[in-house]
Amino acid sequence: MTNQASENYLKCIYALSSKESGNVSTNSIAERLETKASSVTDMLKKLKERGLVSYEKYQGAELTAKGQAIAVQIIRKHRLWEVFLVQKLKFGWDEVHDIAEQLEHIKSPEMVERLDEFLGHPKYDPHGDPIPDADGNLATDPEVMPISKLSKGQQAIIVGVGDSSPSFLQYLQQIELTLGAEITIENKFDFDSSMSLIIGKNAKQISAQVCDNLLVKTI
Amino acid sequence: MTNQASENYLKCIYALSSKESGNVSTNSIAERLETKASSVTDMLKKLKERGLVSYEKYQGAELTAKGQAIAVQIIRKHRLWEVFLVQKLKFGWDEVHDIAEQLEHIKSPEMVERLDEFLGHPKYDPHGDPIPDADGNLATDPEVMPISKLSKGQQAIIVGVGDSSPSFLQYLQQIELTLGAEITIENKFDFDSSMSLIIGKNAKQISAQVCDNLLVKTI
DNA sequence: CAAGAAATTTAGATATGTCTAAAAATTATT
DNA sequence: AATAATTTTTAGACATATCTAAATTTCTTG
Repeated sequence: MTNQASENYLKCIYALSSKESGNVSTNSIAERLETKASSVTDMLKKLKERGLVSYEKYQGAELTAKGQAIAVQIIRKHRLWEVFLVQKLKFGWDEVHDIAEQLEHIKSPEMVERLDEFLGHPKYDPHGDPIPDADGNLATDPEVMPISKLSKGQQAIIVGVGDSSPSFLQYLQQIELTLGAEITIENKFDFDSSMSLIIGKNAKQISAQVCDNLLVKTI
Repeated sequence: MTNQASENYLKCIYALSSKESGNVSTNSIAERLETKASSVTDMLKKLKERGLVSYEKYQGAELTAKGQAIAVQIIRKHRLWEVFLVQKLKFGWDEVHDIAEQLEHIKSPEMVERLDEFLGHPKYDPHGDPIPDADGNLATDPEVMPISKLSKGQQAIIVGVGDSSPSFLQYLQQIELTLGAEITIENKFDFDSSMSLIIGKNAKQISAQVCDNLLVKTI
């Protein structure tokens, strides 16, 4: 049983682990969580007692397998809720983080699975970050990414969708974006994160939401 | 700014106010929240300081207008989330209380309004309890109620719907349950809360969800 | 490699929300 | 109305999570 504060620390350590080599330092945790280093030390001791991190004085911390499993589930919930907020409640992709930060702490494994189902098992959140599955596995194929990650001029082939809901699939069919299609990024518009693509000889304007849910491999 | 513990006390006092005459006693709050009377006393002092309850030693407590406004918003959120869990995530009506108990504390007025919109501005939750509107007004017309509140043999006229989503309205049209129709309750099945109605000369079997969203006036 | 700088931990304090046990007030009963 | 029973409050404690200030350790650099 973990509480919100602990969950935030675990999530934070998880995020920092991929940025820092070796153990995560007390200070970097404090900075990210906007708290004091002494508070971090206190919490690391408690998390260690509960077997969620390995930690030795002055040596920084690292998640244990148990701690990591919890962190990944929190991230799963956070990203699923973000998809819900953007796709169902029509929030802008930039408005959902703080709300998801609260929703990620709701405890109900059953609800998470039903939410995942309701959303059509999305593989990426509205920001293009991958959503861990129920077992905690992240889609890590480094070649596959949403086209939102591509830059102007890059070429790629459509290999999948991040959202398999009927309405999205129907939309793709309508604008003739099919699996295997070869595209080139004509332009990327920062103000709303939409893009224009070239498919064959036609240019298509697609929204940020579509960009996050169209998976490609670069050529 | 209120926190979860305070919100739970406010909601509790609100609920008990309609059951008890006069002020709500320390003991009844303690019993409902499964806590100790001394803890309640402590909290009542804090709530009083914040202007959310009126309270004098040994005299019990009552919500102020400010406290009541908060309580009603929590109830609004709780019931909206219950509708979401039942209608969208397909939970049973009996499975949603504990999850809604967590979700009701999520802070984002914008999200609540969008959720309400997404759900089609439901007027009743899956249990047939009325959902306060954004201004905190409860539908209090005592004559109007969901048919789930009727008993075997009662006659009534359909006067509205608790759920105005297209899919529900289309369903009603399909089974010929229209505004103004006169119905008689033929039977009520406890095991799944479904009912059979007589409309004209036909009997119709309708689900618990439909029962909660078909508003009637008895004849 | 030693001294200063930076990072980290400890010690002691605060705020919230809870508890137990004892004291005080209210209510009920004879 | 006095005593007993019940309810409520107070006093003092504990757990969690945080903070400041001081002490300690590690890192950096001349």
